Amino acid sequence: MGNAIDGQLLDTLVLHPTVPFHFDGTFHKPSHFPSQDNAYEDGKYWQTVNFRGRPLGLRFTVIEGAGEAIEVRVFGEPRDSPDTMNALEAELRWRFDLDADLREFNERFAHDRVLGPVIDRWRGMRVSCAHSLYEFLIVAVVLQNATVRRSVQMLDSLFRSYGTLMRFDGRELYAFWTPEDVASVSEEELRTLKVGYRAKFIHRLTACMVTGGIDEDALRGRDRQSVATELLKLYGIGPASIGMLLFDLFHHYDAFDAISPWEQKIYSRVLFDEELVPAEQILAHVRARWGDWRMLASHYIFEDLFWQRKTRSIPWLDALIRL
DNA sequence: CATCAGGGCCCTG
DNA sequence: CAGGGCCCTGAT
Repeated sequence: MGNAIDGQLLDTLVLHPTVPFHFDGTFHKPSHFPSQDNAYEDGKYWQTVNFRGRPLGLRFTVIEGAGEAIEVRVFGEPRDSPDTMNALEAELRWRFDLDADLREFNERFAHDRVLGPVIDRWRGMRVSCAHSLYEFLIVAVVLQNATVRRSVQMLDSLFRSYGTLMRFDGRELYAFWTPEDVASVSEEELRTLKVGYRAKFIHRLTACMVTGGIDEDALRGRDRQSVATELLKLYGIGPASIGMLLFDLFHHYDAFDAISPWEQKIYSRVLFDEELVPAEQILAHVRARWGDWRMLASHYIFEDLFWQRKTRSIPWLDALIRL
């Protein structure tokens, strides 16, 4: 347990996203809870991945003077597998939605009173997710019924026990374990990590992945409803987690069918300038206003809000975010 | 000190 | 379909 790797520079990739592209908005999501598998500074993003059972450290930077190109330095343990880098590049294009066509989105809502100014600030931002399906399921489970602080604690203890500490480019970040790595770990052992009843979920989700109970690749590109139906079969994964999975991981820009209480308060404020608008009314409103782009639109607004919060306190928002 | 809800979900009746 | 139970923590 708790192995560590001093990552060597293995390769350098150059990615060309569709334009326009927004580097910081795409790679850093201030509304997400902090996790020890990534770090961000202006124009630089470090992220671990466990790609094909192989822990890697990635450093993303803007290539100055080269349009919107991104440099990705790949760190890890040297091994002979020549096609890994090509496959990794394709995987990163998918995970960070680098091939997205947002022209309609940008044009159609240019004059939307709320969304227009936000698009001006974040034009080219993608919905992105650095994780695999399995990794995202773990994140979704630790988010359930917990405050941010507790979610961080739970993921941290999981990383310490089963993750790989990657040292690369002057950073120390944890890479996720694979389902196979923890296939023989008992539910009781997981419980000692203070994840509570979630131990059972993690145990069963891991078993499901190991036995090929669900195929992430096959779900990519399938329609929203059938993806939702498949995911809902997973033990421990319900409507709230499905919503995050559909949007963040599978990039369904219209996956906006439920609102949690804390989100409801934010939408009430931003869209209606009121304290609390009924959830049904909000859902109907965004459906009519932003159509099939409604969750992407919402994502833009949320991230914009949380970016603002990094530089200045927003009292009503601070009150909604429990640490 | 006790009690309770927290960025759900499962299971039961 | 409504409602209780679940692990653990920090807030009150």
